[in-house]
Amino acid sequence: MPKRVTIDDVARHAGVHKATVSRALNAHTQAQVNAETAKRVREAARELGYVPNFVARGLRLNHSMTVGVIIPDVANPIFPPIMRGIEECLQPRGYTALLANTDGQAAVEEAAFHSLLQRRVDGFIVATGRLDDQPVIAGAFGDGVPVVMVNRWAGSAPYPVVTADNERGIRAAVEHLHELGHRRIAHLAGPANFSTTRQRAEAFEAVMASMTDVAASVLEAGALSADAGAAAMDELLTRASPRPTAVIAANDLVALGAIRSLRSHGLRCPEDVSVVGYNDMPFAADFWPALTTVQIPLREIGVQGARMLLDAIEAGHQEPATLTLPVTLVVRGSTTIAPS
Amino acid sequence: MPKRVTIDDVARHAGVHKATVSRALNAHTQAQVNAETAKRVREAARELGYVPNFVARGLRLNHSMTVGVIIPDVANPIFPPIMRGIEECLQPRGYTALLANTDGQAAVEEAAFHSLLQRRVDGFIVATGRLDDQPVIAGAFGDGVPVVMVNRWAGSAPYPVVTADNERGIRAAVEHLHELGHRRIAHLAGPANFSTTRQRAEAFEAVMASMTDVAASVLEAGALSADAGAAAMDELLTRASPRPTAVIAANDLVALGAIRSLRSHGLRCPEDVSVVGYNDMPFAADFWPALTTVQIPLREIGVQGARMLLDAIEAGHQEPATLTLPVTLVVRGSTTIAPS
DNA sequence: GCGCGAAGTGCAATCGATTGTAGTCTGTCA
DNA sequence: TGACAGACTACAATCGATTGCACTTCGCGC
Repeated sequence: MPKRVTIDDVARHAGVHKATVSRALNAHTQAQVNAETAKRVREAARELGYVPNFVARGLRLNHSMTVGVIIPDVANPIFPPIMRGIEECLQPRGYTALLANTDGQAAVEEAAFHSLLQRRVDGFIVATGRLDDQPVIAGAFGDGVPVVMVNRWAGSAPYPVVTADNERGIRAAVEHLHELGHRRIAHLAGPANFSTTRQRAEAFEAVMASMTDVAASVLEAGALSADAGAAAMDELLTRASPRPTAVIAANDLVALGAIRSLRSHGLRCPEDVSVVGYNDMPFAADFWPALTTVQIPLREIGVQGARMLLDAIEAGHQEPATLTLPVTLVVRGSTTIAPS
Repeated sequence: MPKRVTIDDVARHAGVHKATVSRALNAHTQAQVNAETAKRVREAARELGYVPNFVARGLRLNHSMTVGVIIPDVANPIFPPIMRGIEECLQPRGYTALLANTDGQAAVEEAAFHSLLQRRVDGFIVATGRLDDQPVIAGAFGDGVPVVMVNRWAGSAPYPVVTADNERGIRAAVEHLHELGHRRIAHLAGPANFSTTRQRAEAFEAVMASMTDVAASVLEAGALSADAGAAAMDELLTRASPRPTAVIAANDLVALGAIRSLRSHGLRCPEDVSVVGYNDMPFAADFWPALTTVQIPLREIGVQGARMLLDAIEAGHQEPATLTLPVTLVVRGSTTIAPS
């Protein structure tokens, strides 16, 4: 294992002191050193293949040019686009993401936080957002490490939040179904301790209540997964009578499960029951039937979240702010006019 | 921004020297300090909320407990499961992943490498593997930083590689189609500079050549995407006559595009043309039709890759080794008996 | 001819840990 | 009682950078 070349090696090779090397190689101090010396230093660095040691630099400067990204599960299809957005913003500004998955378990989340804190990340982007994990995050925040939450939201937070407009999304879905003639509409809600799905459920009830000629029913799926969606739909089909002609699912995965359930009950989607998803996850258009869903700007959520975090890091302080991004309904094959 | 508590603060609070604190808090040196002192130190650390600074520690110990993960694109559905596997192995061993996306561009890849090298990652897991990016990786490897490649493979490498058995996967797909009575089979190959898709193409030609009663055709898709797959299928349909009754795609995305193309030409899948994908990406079973595909153990590839890397890091040296993981054909709705 | 300012560079402290070495203290045994 | 071993703990160097300060050198003006 060849020893890595340090600033001292470069200094020796260029015949100057390491302080001069440091100044010659840093853009904002370059003016302090003679142009010719600087050139000699740069050449020496190149010849030796010098790679500055960010950990030494970070120790001195008290930053790591690194941000911690905490998500429940990369394999959940809504997160990759968010991460791309985050990276897209981080990279040109010189930061790198340290990734941690939590699987939604509070203990794992705490461990991840701790591990990232030890590595002295300059800030956190948190996408776990159960309504009950405030303490952990508040802890980091209390230690003076900037935090921004993306997608989900954990109650009234002292840190910025980037989220999509759940109320409008649900409203658009309901109105779409109403225009198609649906009057019995069900909502397959997500767990109540996720801010996103709770907001959607509340919006659903509010919008439905504001219409006079519709009947609403709500059932909570145990998780945001296809299996949980199928189970919830099974239950809805055995319980609700007359059965709803349309279903709005808490997210696309739940919608997928609902469609599977319908099929296993010998019902057709959309002819017998229309289904609307939420998120417009990748490949939602390639499902069978192609999923009508509320599209949320996942990539943009990542970009904006990262931007807000970096701004806070560089400003040295941050204030709470909520950025709500617009959503759009994408109509595809899983919804059609209500059966008569 | 409250100043973070250091080992010196703990030392003062416990009335000992920081060296003692260090020894008291590290498992393998704990025996050197009096049990009672150690307890006092631990209590002081807890009271003050002391979080050891890994960057200082890393500077002294010359490691960062961090590995760089370089992938083309998190949003490509095969990578999230690989990353989960990587994380699963890293986390219990105390390592964290620094993530970089390259979008398949050599320049970005080089920048990512450099950036991770600056951050003194202890090793690299590389999944980009174009046949032509040897130099960059070899560079890092030459600097004494362990590297393992996962999924893809870049020629004859001096570092370990974890990959899936492309030859057998393709053989299984061809035999499956053959049993269903297909005799005109096409391969929608991927770009030739990806090792995976090149191996698949070579395997396809070899297997087909070993059968006497079949006609093979091969067309190269410009990229591993649905759009490229659709374009390739369009071309195949206009060019090949009589048209093949079955198609094996370079991966699931290309298969997806092929199916779209068939539909737009008024052809049914699988009744008119059977389609086989590759990878069994998440949700492949929920497409329309559900995709028959070769399942590769994505998560396991990640786990094994990470394991090999960590072993190399901890051993202080590594030797080339190739781990080839088994694949299985998953038969679903997109293949059926050949039209007569 | 002397002093002064500016430019350029070197010195040394610093960031927060780890660890080899040296020193202190206690108890024991001759 | 004094020497010595063993158990703890303190000191200080070190990792690889950055940066305030001091110093040298040179040119210029009075």
